[in-house]
Amino acid sequence: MDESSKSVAPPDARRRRERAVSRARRELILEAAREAFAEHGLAGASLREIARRAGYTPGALYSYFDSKEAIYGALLGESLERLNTAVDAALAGATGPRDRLRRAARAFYGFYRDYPRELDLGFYLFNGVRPMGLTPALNEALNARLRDALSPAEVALTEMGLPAAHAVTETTMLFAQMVGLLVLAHTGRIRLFGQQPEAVLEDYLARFEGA
Amino acid sequence: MDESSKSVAPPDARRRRERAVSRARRELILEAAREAFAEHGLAGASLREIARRAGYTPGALYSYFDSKEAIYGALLGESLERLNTAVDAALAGATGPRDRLRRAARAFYGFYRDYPRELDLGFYLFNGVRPMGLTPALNEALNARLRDALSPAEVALTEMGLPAAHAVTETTMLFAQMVGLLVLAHTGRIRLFGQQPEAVLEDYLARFEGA
Amino acid sequence: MDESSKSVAPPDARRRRERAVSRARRELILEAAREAFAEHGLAGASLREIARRAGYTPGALYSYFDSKEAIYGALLGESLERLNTAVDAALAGATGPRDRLRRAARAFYGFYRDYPRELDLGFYLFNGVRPMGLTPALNEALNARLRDALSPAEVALTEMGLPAAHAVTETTMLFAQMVGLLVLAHTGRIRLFGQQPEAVLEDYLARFEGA
Amino acid sequence: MDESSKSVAPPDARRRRERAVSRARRELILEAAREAFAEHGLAGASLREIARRAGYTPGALYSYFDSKEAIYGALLGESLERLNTAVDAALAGATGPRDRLRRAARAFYGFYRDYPRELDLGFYLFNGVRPMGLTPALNEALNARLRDALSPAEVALTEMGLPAAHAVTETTMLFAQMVGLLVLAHTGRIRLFGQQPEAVLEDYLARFEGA
DNA sequence: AATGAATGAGCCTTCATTCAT
DNA sequence: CATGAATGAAGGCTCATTCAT
Repeated sequence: MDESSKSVAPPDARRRRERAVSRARRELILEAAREAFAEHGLAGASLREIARRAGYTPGALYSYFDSKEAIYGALLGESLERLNTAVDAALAGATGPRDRLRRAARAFYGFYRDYPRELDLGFYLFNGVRPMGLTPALNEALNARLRDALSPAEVALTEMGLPAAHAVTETTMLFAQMVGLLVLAHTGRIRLFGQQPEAVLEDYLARFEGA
Repeated sequence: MDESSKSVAPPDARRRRERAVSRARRELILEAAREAFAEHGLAGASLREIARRAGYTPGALYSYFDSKEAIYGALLGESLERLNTAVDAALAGATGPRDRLRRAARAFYGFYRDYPRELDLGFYLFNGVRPMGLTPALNEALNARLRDALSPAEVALTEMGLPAAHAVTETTMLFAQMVGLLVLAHTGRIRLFGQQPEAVLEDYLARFEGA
Repeated sequence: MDESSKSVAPPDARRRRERAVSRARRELILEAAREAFAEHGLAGASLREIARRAGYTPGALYSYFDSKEAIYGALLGESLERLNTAVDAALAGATGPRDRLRRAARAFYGFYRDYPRELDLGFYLFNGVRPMGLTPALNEALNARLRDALSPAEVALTEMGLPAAHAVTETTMLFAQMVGLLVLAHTGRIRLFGQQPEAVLEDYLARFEGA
Repeated sequence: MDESSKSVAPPDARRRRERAVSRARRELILEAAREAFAEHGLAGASLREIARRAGYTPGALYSYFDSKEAIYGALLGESLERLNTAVDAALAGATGPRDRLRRAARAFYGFYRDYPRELDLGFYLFNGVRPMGLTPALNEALNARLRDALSPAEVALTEMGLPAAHAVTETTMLFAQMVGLLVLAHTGRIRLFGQQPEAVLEDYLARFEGA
């Protein structure tokens, strides 16, 4: 190697490095936003606060995201990605459809039970009158990923012998049951009945044992 | 009548009248707030907007409520009052515990299906994190009224022969099911499965028929 | 008078007083805006600066004006009002149409020569691509007042015997001449020719002497 | 050829090439700025926007211009250059001083009528108060070129027999007339009188026919 | 020469609340 | 009881410019 080769890195390697650094900084900002949203809510967390936590000035965030809404959208997208990863992972090694149903349900429920902030993230979308203007394209994509997370349950029910129409209804009911339990647990309303949400879910899943 | 008799009314009658007027004006403000919250959400509706709709200037509202949060609290309290009224009314003329269970469930679900704004009202409490600083006393009172609306179902289940512990679990499950369905319907997520929420609820209630 | 009559002023008198005070404060803000615009231009003068000069916090201005643009609109409206007042006053005591033509022209020109800031005010409307969104209604009203200021010249020309079509053309030409001179004088471009703008205007007006 | 001969071009030829390329890129930026200013005005067009249109990032522009103002200055300079080119071209083949006067006036007026953005460019200088800090040297140069564009008219008037002092006054008056007409036409104010600016200019020029 | 990130100041506007009248 | 003004803080966002790489 001669002298010049030392100071001029191969352009593609350099680009790769720069992109990696950029992505890392983007993640830093998202992490800061996650914390800020968790602490103050979506509306309550200001860009200034997010920037402060990320070690930036407010304007700097606009190099990475177009708006506060875009930050939220990215966060929600990542969350649904993780949800699907968790569900898929839970299905590995299942012994049959009945087992897959249980595993899918528990993974879905467990995900939001373990990371309640992700539940908040999803609910921000519907607070009163949606203050957030997610692009329709993004909204569709998020919907699709949500549906993905539930389809294993539907497939399992079908394989357990339920007619297609029935399987959809049961999946919806299961989905509603889990959402309801999560909301009750998360808002502390389940305490009204002195119940453990997970025990209730297991009770609910027991219905399918004899099917 | 001489002059003085005109200006000096019996003190207690006068006080009664003044209180009645005051209460009526309070209601006017609450009605204005209801509309404003329905249109812009809790955070999105400003005191100015509420005052404008009520025909007042912002400062005037503070003669009736201590803060914007207090207005919200009063609204939520009224809403739960109406919920209980609806559930109680539905129980009149029931033929037995099984019927009472169905009637209570349908009344609860139907109330929020018909007045989705009241559902929003309840959810504002949990948007993000503590957007509202309801006093613990008020919070307790609201919880009690929510529990009241569900106790008829629990009583009915007990009378249907379920052991107490079981009845509580089933009530919780029913509650979760309804909350889940309401959330899915209200947020449009139920469309993901092409289901009608009410049909799903009836399916769910059918479980108890053979009990 | 009894005691109470001292503390309760007649409502209409009180309202009158309050409105007068309010109007005076509005004028204070307009005066501050006038100065700020003169010093920094329309775009360069910030609401903060205007508020500071008026002894207010920024938010307080919104009790008097809906926006920065509204302040500008009010200022421009007042300016054109003054222009018309000046032209009308100049016409008093004129000896005939020829004299009225000269008086109207000199008053128009003199107004903007004496108050060049008012000229700026008018020009802000057309800076590059109008950054200001005056309402069409306001725009129409302002146009009408501008036209008013020039109509005396047109009338005089007609009375001097010019056919109507001719009178309009001559008025337009006179208007263009004055605007051009004002612009050249105001921007210092007239120095390019070492001329005194007023002398040029008098030369121009001399054309009509023989008519 | 050996290796070194490839990388070492004759220094002056290389420098020439680099300068040509640099000048071309400079022009690209100016063109982008012209468009941006036309669309958003001087203050409304951001450096980012100009850079985007030119295919650059904001920082890159600083390799070619010291500031946003410098870009504007360069643009205005080019504009006045073109104005003089247009006036000079119009004079070719003139039949005498009277014709030259008309040709110069029409060329000047026509230039700004046809390219109203160049008129805007000139007016930005005086918006409000010193929005732009052109260097005195640049300002002088620009003034000189403006004067150049008008001197043919002055010369023609002198040759038509007017005493020097008179010729200057008439040139100033003609200049003012044209500037006034351009402003009225450009701002739409000429519509107030339902006049065609060019017809008015021809009327004005007719004065000199009998001279 | 060019990038992309970052700064720091500033923008207009909105808000819940207070308070003299 | 009601008004209208005022506050002070905060909001999201934009900008010309700088600078390490």
